[in-house]
Amino acid sequence: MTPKAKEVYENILRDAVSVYSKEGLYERMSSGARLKIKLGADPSRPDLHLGHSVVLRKLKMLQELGHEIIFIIGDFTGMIGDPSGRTKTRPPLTFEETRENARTYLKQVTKILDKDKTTIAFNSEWLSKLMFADVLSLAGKYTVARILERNDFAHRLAENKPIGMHEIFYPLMQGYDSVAIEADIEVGGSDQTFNLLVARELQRCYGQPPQEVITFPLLPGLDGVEKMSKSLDNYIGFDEDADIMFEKCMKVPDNLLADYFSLTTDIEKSEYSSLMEKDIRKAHFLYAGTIVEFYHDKISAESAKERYLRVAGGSAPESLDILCFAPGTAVTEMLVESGFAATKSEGVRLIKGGGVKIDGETLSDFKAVIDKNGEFILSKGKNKFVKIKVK
RNA sequence: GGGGGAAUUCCCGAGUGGCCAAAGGGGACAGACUGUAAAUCUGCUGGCAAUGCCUUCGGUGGUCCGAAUCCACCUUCCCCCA
Repeated sequence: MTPKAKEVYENILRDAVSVYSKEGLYERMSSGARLKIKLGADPSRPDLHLGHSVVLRKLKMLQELGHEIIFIIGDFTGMIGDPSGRTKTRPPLTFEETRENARTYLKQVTKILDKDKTTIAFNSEWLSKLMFADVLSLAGKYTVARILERNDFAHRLAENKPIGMHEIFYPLMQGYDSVAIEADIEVGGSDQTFNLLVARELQRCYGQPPQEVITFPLLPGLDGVEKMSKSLDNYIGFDEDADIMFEKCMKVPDNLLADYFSLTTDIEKSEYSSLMEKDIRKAHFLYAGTIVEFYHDKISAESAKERYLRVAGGSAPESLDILCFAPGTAVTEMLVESGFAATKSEGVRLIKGGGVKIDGETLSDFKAVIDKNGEFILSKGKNKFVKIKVK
């Protein structure tokens, strides 16, 4: 193994939750061959966040060794749609949507990976061609008991929640993807362990050497409880505005900051841990600056920091969106227009609760109407501002 | 195939004829305190032309002066038996 490869190998071993198997991985990485490394992507949620970056950053290292990164877009399952009413009925994606989402996906992924060395594949390419007999033969390679071992299923079974027949095929379908592309290595979050291991067995059944499986820790979300996910709104997205990204980074719970540093940045442990001990707030600034600089650039990071400090100091940021209204407009309506409140009733509640300020003065009259021409700054809470022009 | 149960607001869950826009908790949002943190305390949580009016308790139709609550049918889910 080359020294560079050895370094990557050791880095992976250090940060992975588990590797199946270490020996296999070592052998493949020593072989000198260009390896096919698989990562599954969910086309129904193309917005990537820092949670995804954990795995992507490791892929980047493998990519730099010359290996081929293959993203499998699960468009086949996406187009069928998941009818089990666990969380309403998820509307099936159309063909166009899966392609559009794949584009979005690739665009975000290449903030970390090298675009030219990254391949995208759609699993409908092979899954849609399987005949019923093929599906049965595939199903015959696994047992119900083993499928039900999976935590998800075991849980739902125990709680008398429904499990759709098609759902038990998901692990098989994902596994079949590995067979179809003859994957050498598959990486994923530790929550994917089961699926990734199923692929190993299926590959054996189809006469292929089983892929090496590497799982990485899940990044906890900003709420400090659940894993980072868009639907829980506890995420920091790749595509967020610099200002928002900075704010969110500053809100990473103190007790998780070390995890965020180690999982999402290249900063050495010695550096961040001593800073965290000395001055936790400074450590947050270092983290926020690093992340914003990586996903945007240095200038954005600096202006985001300035903005943050200004707002934290109690003043309004320098640059603001501007909304225009005719004289006689109610403040509640302005709140709705600016997106600070979903409805006027919510606006009324906000004002009653003392959450709305005009030029820094708390507004107490929820029926307030602005009928003089001029400009002022309308704010909600501590960090939502908009400039209002009345004329 | 037979029998029994369930569906409530963002989520969990109470409510079994008028006192119900619907208890309680969670979450979200806002206020105090802070580091735009955590913890804690407080408020708030359907909409609107707002001391009133309108829409909401799986769907459709009915009974009744009046239905989340009763009846019929439908849909979905769970449990037990086969």
